[in-house]
Amino acid sequence: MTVTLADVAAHARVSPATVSRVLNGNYPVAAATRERVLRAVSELDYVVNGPASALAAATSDLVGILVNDIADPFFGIMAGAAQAHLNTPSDASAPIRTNAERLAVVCNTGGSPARELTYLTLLQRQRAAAVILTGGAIEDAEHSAAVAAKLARLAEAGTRIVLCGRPALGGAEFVHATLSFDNRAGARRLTGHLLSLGHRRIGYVAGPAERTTTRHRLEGHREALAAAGAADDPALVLHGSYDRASGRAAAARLLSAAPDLTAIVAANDTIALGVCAEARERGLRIPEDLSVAGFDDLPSATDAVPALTTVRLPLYEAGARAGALAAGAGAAGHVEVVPAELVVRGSTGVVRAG
Amino acid sequence: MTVTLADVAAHARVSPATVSRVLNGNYPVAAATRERVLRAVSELDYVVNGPASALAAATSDLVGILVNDIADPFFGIMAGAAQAHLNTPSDASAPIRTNAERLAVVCNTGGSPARELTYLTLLQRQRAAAVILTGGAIEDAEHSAAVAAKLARLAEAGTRIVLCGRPALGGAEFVHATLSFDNRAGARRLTGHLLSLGHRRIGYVAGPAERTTTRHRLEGHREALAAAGAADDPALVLHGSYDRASGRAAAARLLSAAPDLTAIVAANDTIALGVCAEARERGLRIPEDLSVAGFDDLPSATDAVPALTTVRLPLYEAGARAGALAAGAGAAGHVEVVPAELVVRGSTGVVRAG
DNA sequence: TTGAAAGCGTTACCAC
DNA sequence: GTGGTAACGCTTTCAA
Repeated sequence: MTVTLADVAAHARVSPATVSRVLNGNYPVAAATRERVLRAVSELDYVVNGPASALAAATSDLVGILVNDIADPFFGIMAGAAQAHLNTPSDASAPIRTNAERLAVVCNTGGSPARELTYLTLLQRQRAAAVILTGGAIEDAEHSAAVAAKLARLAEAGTRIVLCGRPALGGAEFVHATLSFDNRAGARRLTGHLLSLGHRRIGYVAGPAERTTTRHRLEGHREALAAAGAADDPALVLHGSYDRASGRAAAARLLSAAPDLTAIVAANDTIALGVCAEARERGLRIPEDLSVAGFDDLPSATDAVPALTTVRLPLYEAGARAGALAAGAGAAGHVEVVPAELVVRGSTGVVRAG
Repeated sequence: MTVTLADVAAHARVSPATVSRVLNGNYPVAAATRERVLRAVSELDYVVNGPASALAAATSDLVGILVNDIADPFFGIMAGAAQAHLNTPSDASAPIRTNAERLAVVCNTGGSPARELTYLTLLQRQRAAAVILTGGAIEDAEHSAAVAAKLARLAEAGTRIVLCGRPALGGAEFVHATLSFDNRAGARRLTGHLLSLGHRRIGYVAGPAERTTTRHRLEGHREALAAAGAADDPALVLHGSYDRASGRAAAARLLSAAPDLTAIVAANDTIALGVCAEARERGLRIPEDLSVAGFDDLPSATDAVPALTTVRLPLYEAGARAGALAAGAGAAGHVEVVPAELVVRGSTGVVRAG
């Protein structure tokens, strides 16, 4: 039923081998022959059989991108950027050359350790060409070990491992490249900004407890408080998930328990939006009555809330870089850390909270 | 290097065929043998070779999900829902049984016709088990024909085609199921609401010109105006892309050109956020000075802007349904249309604009 | 520059 | 219930 490479070969009066060579363009073929083959291909509307080709070549053109929450633009931006840069030069809107094109597989773990592992297995089963892990990792020794083991096996089978917005795996030489965010410095800078404006009672709505981003950002916040000699009241720190509902609930609790708060730092913009919603519900004006500061880079959200102080992470750039690295660009085994000044880049232009 | 099915067979002292049977569970195997095989599998840490299996079985377990913008939660919500429901019962957080598990491939077309086609080809190449097309389609005869042809070929090769939030393809019996949104009725209801509040000069920020969602929503808006006998000033309708920047620019133009506007309808929530941002920048209070009404279902965004009127689309439910249908649940060839009352469901509880 | 043919790792049909 | 063994469609030496 479906057209095979052999059909094309017959139609073009050449051998299957030649057709394969033309299609993969990795071998010299006479111009005339090539023409003939190409014509046959389009005449028969032939499409390579990915699985067969992957089996024979022992590698596929699938690239897995693991995200914690596909509905969160934080990941959407990174994933989109990575995907756009998986296939070298090309401007994003250009039609992709259908052949030998890498296909991004965005996998939504929902923050679940189990699903993270399962997806890695699924990608291993597909013999993925690369895997990009994005966002904060779960801080659990057992799970970390399991992930590391899985990644090691993947790498061993030829899959390129790239970390984006994820802390480096200590001494894991199977990681092709790491693009880690300096969350600690970013948070330090963010809280430092609020302190410099005179705020002293600052609430903090953190992310889920066992996440690296949660911990690092919170540590940065505390470092800033310490550096300014401000009190670090544990009652002002609340944990929750990285979503609006959580941010809103936390703000409600904070504002009830400590009405003297003048500012609230949110561990990410999604949470910040929830905090803003709660503030408005209570008739508080932002930033006159309450300053709210978010962390991520969600221009779509933050612009809508002029009161939001944002430390811009170069999300898109990081994702783009990760995509290119996954595609094989850059030196293997090289660990790259997004420098602090890049992480907070642009923040001066964005800071608007009072 | 990598462990193969043959290795497992040898280790378990059975034939490759038996191992395959155990793994696929589609054939009777003695309990004892099964045990032995399973033990061998875990002892050798064996992982099926997806491509090989897909080649032999002539179908893969990949399911493609095409979205227009992966950074837009509108699509993220649908894609996430679909993905979560690709593998029947299971609660979302449960570990997926690694074997024979469907893998969602989220493809970001960026709204580009060329990329849409290319991704379809890529999925065809992977012999995808199903393809879910989400969101508005591009209204271009040539492109539509090309897509239809592509889909027909995919279907012919056994790929299930599911449309989610996309208008039905007239008379295309190769479509497994269609979940279309009644955008026209939704928009009618939204603008009708503003009219019932007494607004007469209502701006409208539409989406990209050649998109079905754009047209349908705008038509609904106009129908509502006509029904209420309100003037339909073409100068009050501006087109742009479905993003914030566009919404903001359009609002700026509208507010400058027609200062007597009392309300603005945005074709989706992302645009609405841009409109809100511009309004604030001009010192306008919402909803006292200007009512802003959005269309999509982006709880994360709308809650933050209490002034926003939102017609809730059952996005998550639609996505979930699409996922299940793509996985084979439900009757084939069945066309399902989300009924209008479902589309506007919940809007009464959400409408808050003044 | 091109062709022949041996795999690649599963699946599924046919015997036993 | 289990084993043997052709496919499946492509890639890639090895020769010519």
